[in-house]
Amino acid sequence: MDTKAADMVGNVLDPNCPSRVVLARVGDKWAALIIAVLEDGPRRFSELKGMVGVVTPKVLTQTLRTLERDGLLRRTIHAQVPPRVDYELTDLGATLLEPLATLRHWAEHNVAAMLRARDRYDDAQDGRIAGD
Amino acid sequence: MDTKAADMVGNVLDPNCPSRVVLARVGDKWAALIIAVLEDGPRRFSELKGMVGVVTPKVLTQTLRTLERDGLLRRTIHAQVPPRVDYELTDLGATLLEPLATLRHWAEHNVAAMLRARDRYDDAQDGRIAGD
DNA sequence: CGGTATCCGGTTGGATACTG
DNA sequence: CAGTATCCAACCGGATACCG
Repeated sequence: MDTKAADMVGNVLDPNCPSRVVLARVGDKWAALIIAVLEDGPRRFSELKGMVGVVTPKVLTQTLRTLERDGLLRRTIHAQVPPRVDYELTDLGATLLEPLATLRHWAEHNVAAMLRARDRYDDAQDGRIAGD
Repeated sequence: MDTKAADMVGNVLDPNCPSRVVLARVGDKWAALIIAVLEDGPRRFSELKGMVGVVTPKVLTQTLRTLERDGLLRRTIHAQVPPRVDYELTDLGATLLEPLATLRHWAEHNVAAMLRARDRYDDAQDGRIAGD
């Protein structure tokens, strides 16, 4: 199997590297959230805006367009008044749910340790400034 | 099991949500790469700089400090001249390799489809501007 | 060798206001 | 309803130069 770090490095160094492309997409602030929301089925623009809460329409549109461009979700305009636009995961987008779930499970199990480490680190830094 | 979207959403909406914290860490430009490089064992600062190639010392330091702060890697200073500093994954950091590999495998299998979708989308946009 | 200091341009996310 | 337009501040990553 070619899962040695050296292989992955040669890989990740390339700006077109698969991991880089995917992390860039999934890494931005709202993308993963939207994919998660769409797991249960299509949502309208206003539904998404409501569920996400604080996101502005501009940013929501941006995120949705990028995900659509990458074939992860499909945008369907229903010709009616008032206008209705549905967003739903494509088959491709749906396959992303699993790796995202894996990461989420890691996060749920280990974020506490991460945050504790963070506090420890910050305390050590404070000591270095205040007490030294 | 509580893997319904609604649960995840309530989760992801929280800025302190595990997924958000982890994606923020893993999403930045060099973090995943560095974790991957360290899979095979400790590396010195200059080794990392060499392997990553284009990254500037400032950015490399930043990334390493953040990962250290979150307890994902350990920084060891060897008191000798010339100075030698080793970076290696902590146990916590090592457990991140698996979810990252899952995402990487998805990326390798599906990035082609993503990029094709991207081209299709861009072509459609071009047509809309040039030919309309 | 392993950083830090300073400066800087581009991108990201958001506030606000307006439109088909 | 589902966006778009404009403006803006903060942050990120990088270039360059210098230091213990």
